[in-house]
Amino acid sequence: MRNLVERVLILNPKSQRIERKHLPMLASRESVREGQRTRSEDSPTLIEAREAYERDFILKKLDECHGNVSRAAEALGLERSHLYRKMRALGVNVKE
Amino acid sequence: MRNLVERVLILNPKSQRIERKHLPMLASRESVREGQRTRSEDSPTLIEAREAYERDFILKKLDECHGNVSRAAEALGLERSHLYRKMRALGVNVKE
DNA sequence: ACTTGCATTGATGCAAAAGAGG
DNA sequence: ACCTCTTTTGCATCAATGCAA
Repeated sequence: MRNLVERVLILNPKSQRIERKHLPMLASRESVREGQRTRSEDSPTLIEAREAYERDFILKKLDECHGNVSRAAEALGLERSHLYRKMRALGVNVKE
Repeated sequence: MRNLVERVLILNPKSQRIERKHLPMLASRESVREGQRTRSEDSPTLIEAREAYERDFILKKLDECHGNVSRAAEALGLERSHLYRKMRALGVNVKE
C-alpha cells in the first residue's frame, strides 16, 4: 500500500487528490458487485493496456541493456530522468 | 503528404512548428547515413512502439464494436471526442 | 547513478457547436 | 423546422517531457 501511494504521487506530482483514474490496476477487483456486472470486467482500458505494454517494453529494453538505464533511455528515445520517473511510476525495477 | 501534415497538426494543435519528434514514422529512412549507424535502426522508440500499440488496440476494439465509436470509447474508458482525436492522430479509420 | 524543480508541450474531459439523416 | 445521433472544436485542467541543476 505504501509503495502504491508513493508510485501514484510520483506519477502525478501536481494532483491534489488521488482519484480512480490514478489507480487503473484497481479496476478488476473494484467491479466485483451484485449481479450488475459493470461492463469493465472483460477487456482492459486503453490506459491500463498502454501502461502494461510500456512496462513490458521498458523492462525488455532494460534487460537488453543489462540494467544500464542510460543506454536504455537512449534506445527508448527519452531522457534518463524521465525513464527513472516512468520506471518508478510503472513499478519497473531492475535488480539485474 | 497532405494527410500527413493534417495528422501532425491535429496531434499537436498548439505547436508552432513541426519537429522531428512529431514524425516518429520517419525514423527508419531518416537514419540512413554513412557508416556511422545512428543507433535507431534496430528497435523502435517508446513513442513509436506505443503509438503502434495504441493504433492496433483501438482498431481492434472498434472492430469489436462494429465501428460504433461511442461504444468503443466507453469500452476503452475515454471520451468520445478524444477517441475521435486519437483516431485521426493515429490514422485509424473504420470503413466498416 | 539517481532525483528534483521548472518551463513547455501534450493529453484529456466537458460542453457546445456543427453535420447528417430521418 | 425538429429530433437524434455522430463528429468536430474550444477551452480549462491535468499529465508528460526535456533540460538543467
